[in-house]
Amino acid sequence: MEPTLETLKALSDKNRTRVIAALWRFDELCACQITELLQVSGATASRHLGILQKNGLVDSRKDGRWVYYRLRKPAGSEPLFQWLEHSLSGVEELVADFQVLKKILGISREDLCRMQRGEACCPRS
Amino acid sequence: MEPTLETLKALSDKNRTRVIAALWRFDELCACQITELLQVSGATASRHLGILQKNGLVDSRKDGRWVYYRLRKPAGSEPLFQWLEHSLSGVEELVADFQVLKKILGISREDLCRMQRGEACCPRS
DNA sequence: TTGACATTTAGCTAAATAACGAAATATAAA
DNA sequence: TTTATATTTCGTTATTTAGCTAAATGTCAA
Repeated sequence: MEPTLETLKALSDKNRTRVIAALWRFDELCACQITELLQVSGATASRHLGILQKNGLVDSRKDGRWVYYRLRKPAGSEPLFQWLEHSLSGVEELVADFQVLKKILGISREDLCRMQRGEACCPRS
Repeated sequence: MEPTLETLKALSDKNRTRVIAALWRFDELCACQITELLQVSGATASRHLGILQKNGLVDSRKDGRWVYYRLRKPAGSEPLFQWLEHSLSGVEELVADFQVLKKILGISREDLCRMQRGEACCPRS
């Protein structure tokens, strides 16, 4: 029963569920965009993404220095995701995340990473 | 999103999932039977049952000194349970639990509780 | 009323885990 | 090659949580 429990545990963390919801709405996001969304250190975001990937809930694709993540529904997990979607639909925290993500996606990855290093690049808020 | 996360967390513990599976198979079980199944202290079993109940996953019914628990699927949770059932079907640890439960159900609650207090009452193994 | 006792609650300890910063890795650009 | 940099891994710390024992609660029986 470990795989089942691991999947539930992977989904029961707020930041990881936020990532799942974000990837649901915006097909593909890179690590730095997810880091920006969650407002945690890059290391922490990477760890969460690693846990999701280990449980087959996301796929990653490397493109140069960037790593892109996509949602991936394991075989047989449709009902689980159906419940998740229903259970999370309209949750205001996630709706707010989508707004933030729209802004994040309006910034080039280069500028975004520069911002994350503290080198202001005056993004329009 | 807290209710969703709490539900996932409630289900992501092995002992609690064992309780869910047991109640799925055997309609109603009392606290002492669940304590015996999990092989933990009565206090620990009570704590797990409290977490399940707080999240609406089980109902309890008090009958004298005994408290009986039943599975309860909250509204909208059908897909989640459908996934759980599929994901856990045939898991050998749970199959073994069902065997143990059959024996437990063959012992009167009085004898079972006596056993748990260490006063052997020679149940046939 | 008193005593027995099933269950829950409270207080504690040990293990699991989320967070961070720093170091390591890998890729792009100079 | 050398430097910069996006991501991951490592090591540490703080929080959460599962487990226990002991005490409290509520119910039955003498």
